[in-house]
Amino acid sequence: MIKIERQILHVDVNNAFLSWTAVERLKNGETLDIRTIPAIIGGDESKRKGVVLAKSNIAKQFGIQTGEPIYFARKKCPNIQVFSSNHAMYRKYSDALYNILCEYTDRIERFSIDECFMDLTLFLPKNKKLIDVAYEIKDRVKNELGFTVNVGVANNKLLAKMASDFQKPDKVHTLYKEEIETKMWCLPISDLFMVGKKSIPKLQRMQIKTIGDLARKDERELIKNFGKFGRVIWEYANGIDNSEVVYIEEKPKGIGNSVTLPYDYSNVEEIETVLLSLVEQVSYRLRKENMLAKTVNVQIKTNEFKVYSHQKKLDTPTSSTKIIYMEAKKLLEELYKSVPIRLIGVRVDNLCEKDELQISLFDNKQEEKQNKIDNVLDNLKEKYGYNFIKRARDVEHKNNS
DNA sequence: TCTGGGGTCCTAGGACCC
DNA sequence: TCTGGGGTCCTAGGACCC
Repeated sequence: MIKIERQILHVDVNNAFLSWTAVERLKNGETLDIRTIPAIIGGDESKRKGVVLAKSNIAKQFGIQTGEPIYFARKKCPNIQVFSSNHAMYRKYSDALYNILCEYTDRIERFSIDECFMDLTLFLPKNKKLIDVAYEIKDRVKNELGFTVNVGVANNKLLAKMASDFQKPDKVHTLYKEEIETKMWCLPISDLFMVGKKSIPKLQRMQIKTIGDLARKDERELIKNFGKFGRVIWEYANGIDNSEVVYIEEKPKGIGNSVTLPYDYSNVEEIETVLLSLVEQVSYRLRKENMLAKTVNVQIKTNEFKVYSHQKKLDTPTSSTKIIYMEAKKLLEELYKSVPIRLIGVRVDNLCEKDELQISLFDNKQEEKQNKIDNVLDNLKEKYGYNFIKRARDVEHKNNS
């Protein structure tokens, strides 16, 4: 039997949030292209969300890194320009990119807002090679949408992703089996997908500094030291990855919402008010997905950055705001030890499709009643916008203050 | 120095059952 | 009295990704 090599592309937007902001500004008549100056996209420092979300190439030359505090970025480059983020706008450009890719195949996996995998194995035109399509996509995106992408060309997802991460911006790179040794093995271990800052020192202690060092190590030794994860990174280092491009959208496995508070909260009532609004958002998204949750999880981060979480499995899956809130409140009570709280989060996990469980819910009158209330509120939200509906308690709170 | 928010997956220990 | 082994489920925490 002949094994057919898969034809995979990985499309990665260069400095996505910053590029998209630049394009949007130009479209709105601004003359300065923020891709050409030291600039970053950052969260609101006054709300304690001041981290770097994206950077221009010039900002990168100053050593500025994504995820670091804007304060650090200013130290590295005092005249850095900071722009705020806008997720609705990012979505618009992400969709525009996706629409172009759809002209080539329907086997597209939206790996994140700015990255897609494409499987062209069955869709490659007879007169074209995979690399030709990669160049065509790259140039079309630049000409039609105004921002640049890198495209990785390979026979599996891992190698395509590694390839798109080579020299940037506006480049196409191949990473076929015979190129692994020359193009990938020389790179530092930190460049390998899934190798993060916690595993780097552990690998270095094993005399592993480059991806090649890892590839040549005995697989059993890695499994001994890292378990399942050891096998994964050893296979990645050797260019092995049999995972499929997931082109049929999967249902979420969990839904969460968290906020860093504008200052550390110590007042239980204040914390519970935030908890309720988080639960409202989470349960609303759950209902929009037509799903029910079996597990509720509450997480807090203290002023000292210690993270604690508690979760509880429910007897009956639910999407009811009230039921989730009552559980979340209990979990918060267990967690809260009167230490000032910096962040609070709610997640639901263990999700299932609502339709699968409809029958068992019929005998639950309380749940049925709550469903009706939630549905009325959801409809009002859809009609008048999410902020239209405020719980009576919030209104009381406002009137008293 | 001052440190976001949304996810997925894995591990380890304890409870419980046969 | 001193005491198994395997399996599943639940929970807390952590690593990693963008």
